[in-house]
Amino acid sequence: MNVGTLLFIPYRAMESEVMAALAAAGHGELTLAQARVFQRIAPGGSRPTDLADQAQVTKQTVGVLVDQLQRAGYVRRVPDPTDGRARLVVFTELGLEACVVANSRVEEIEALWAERLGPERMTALRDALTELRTLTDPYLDDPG
Amino acid sequence: MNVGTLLFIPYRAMESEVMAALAAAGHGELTLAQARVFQRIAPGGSRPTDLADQAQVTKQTVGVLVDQLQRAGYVRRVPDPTDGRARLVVFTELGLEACVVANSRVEEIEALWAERLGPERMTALRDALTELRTLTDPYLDDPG
DNA sequence: CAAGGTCGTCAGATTCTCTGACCAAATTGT
DNA sequence: ACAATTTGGTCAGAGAATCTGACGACCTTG
Repeated sequence: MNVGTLLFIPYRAMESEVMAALAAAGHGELTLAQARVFQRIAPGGSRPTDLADQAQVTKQTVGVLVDQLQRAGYVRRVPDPTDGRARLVVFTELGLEACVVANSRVEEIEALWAERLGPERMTALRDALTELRTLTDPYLDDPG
Repeated sequence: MNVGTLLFIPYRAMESEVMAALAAAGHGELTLAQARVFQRIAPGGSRPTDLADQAQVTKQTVGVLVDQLQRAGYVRRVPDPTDGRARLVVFTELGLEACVVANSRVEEIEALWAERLGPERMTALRDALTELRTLTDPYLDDPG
């Protein structure tokens, strides 16, 4: 089986688990597309352009999804003090709650995987994927 | 960085590279959504239902995408001799050509990754991902 | 300070994907 | 053997996600 597909399967499983956990915690209105932007927001806020680069969609798409997240109360847009053109997407209280739910589930899944593989192989997996970023992460090129 | 995201990055990179190779080889009309179904067609043909399970979309979506692939000349639908309800999606000549292009590029990328990680770690990566399928692959549950 | 680049948004169109309903064929249970 | 249920595929319609192109506001460079 090709490695692309082997990457897809656990990636998608992780996504599904987190979406299910969010829905179970009352965040069922969050869509997968919204979550793919939401999960990339930095603790101190992120620019739409950065979110677009990381999620690998256009900034227009991010704009639409951030609109939705804002209307649903998960994020706010604030001016970027360092750049008059830019705005920062930041979490609201509700957004932080969703974050906690999502991150907890991620940790649980990772623990499950580590249990399956053993700690050494899990670490090796993480390290290998991290190293591949130098070849595969388009966002690695210029961000701070 | 969470493992889900670490999986996403190379997964997406592989996809992009293959799509670019296909476009360069004259298969630029293939869309990403079509390719995600196309790549899962078995050499002897696949049922739409199986493709849907593997690609993790509904069978209706697969139906639409197979229609498009068929109109573009990449696949054909033939009756499944073992089940009167079912039809098999099979490659045409053109489809096989695209397959060769895609698979060659996949091999090149995998070689590049193996070069980066070294053969042992690349094998370990593949083995770990394969083992995670027992926890993460919904398609593993029932298929023949 | 002029020229060019970047950030975000608006507008419009296309593509993708889903839910619900349906028929035909296979499978199951009686 | 046959009714009931399940499974495979399609049709129809709606909704969501995504893209391209154009634009004004602001930053950066020379």
